[in-house]
Amino acid sequence: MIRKTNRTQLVEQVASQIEKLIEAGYWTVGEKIPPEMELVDKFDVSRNTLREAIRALVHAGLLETRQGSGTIVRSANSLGAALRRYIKKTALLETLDVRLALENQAAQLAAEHRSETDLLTLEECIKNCRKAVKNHNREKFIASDIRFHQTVVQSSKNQLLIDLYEPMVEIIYTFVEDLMAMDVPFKYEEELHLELFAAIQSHDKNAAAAYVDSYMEVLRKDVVEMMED
Amino acid sequence: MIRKTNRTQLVEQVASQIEKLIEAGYWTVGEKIPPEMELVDKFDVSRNTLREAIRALVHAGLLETRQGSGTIVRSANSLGAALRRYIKKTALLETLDVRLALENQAAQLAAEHRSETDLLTLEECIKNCRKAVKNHNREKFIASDIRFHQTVVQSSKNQLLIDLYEPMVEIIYTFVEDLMAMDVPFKYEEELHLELFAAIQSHDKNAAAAYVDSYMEVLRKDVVEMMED
DNA sequence: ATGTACCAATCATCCTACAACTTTTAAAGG
DNA sequence: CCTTTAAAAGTTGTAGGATGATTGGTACAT
Repeated sequence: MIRKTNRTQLVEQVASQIEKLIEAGYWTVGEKIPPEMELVDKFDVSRNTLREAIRALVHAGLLETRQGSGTIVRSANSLGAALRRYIKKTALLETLDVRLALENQAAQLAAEHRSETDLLTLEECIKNCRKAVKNHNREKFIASDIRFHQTVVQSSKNQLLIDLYEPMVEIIYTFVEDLMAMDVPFKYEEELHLELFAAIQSHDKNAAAAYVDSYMEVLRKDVVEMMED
Repeated sequence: MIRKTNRTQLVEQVASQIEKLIEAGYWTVGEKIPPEMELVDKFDVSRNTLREAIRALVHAGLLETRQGSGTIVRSANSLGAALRRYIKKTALLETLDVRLALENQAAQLAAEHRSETDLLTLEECIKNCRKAVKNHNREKFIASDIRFHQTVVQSSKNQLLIDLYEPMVEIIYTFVEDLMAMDVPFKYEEELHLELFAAIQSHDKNAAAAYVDSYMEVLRKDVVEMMED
């Protein structure tokens, strides 16, 4: 049997090393990485090779280059960038269905694996939602609502689930924000949050899944309504 | 409000055009795309610019370059490639949970949207599974089993779901194949297939979801068992 | 203090050259 | 004629240099 030569290419080696440095937090998100010439010295490759590596990571969404200014770290997770790019081309309702699938499963896992800290965070989110409603602060309400759901998913302790969910929710809400007219009165079904919280707290998988389903049904109805305008 | 200049860069333009040509099927998977110099003429950019675009798509998993030979199309879906790369670094059991989430939702949607053709394909898969078991052909059984589940997901008619599911199942089974000893007798719980089929046929969302859950529980138990060896 | 012009840093694009590898072609030997 | 071998052509990989475009800061004049 002939084995493929498979000698790793220089460009991929450099890209992989940069990726690792980002994932390891050596260069943090938002930070500027050294200019091309320094990296050329650091990795001891030609400028072309280095640029191809950088470009691959830019396309993947990890980096962002700004002519004249430099290159900054845009994200530490390439899957999110791929999802974002993909979802832009997909129907919003399809994305909602997938989100439901992920959050439903996440809630069940959260009922198993949630920590005490998770519960505290969830309670705080509920409090913030209530406060935002009282002050008619829609922006803050949405932020707290998102944080609540993201905390549920994070409580699942499943990293793949978390990384898939975050960009999805982000995109759904940017969609929704565009659609939302500021004069539409918004209602807060606090019971759903409270009951989901209770289910997760008491390790009740089935109840948690059921409340996610109810919540998503409401959201879907709202979205469909908004899209009709 | 100041809007970002955001003038699209040449490299990204070229990458985007190539991506579109692949997605549109102008260059099919496995096919060789024209050599660099021809593409340089076609897109009217320098070789460096073209190479950076190609490299971005190679890193994303859409293309594969072979020095001395040429560049071939590796996949038509960049999300799948990103997922494959990601999942390699993730625990198998996490992937199983996400697969369960997706397939559960897919089964519910399939119960709504399945076509008559979908039902025929499902029946054929079940038949092939039964035949493979009779002939003790493990390879064929797995192939037919995978096809059954993929057909369920495709019946959901949700493209995002389909594109997320396919690479996931692929990876799970390559994992499982490595683990499976050929002498372990394999059992076929045909009832699960038949009952899931019946639920989808009769538009019974809840039953479909329940049978996916049962199936996944069995699979998870098998995987855990195998991993202990 | 403010606005303008200039300068330096940085990325974007282009060009040429050669190396490494693969495929095809042609030649040589049987 | 067929097989083996060697040369040639084709293709991607890497290197280095040159110029343009954009940004951010500095110094100067007002």
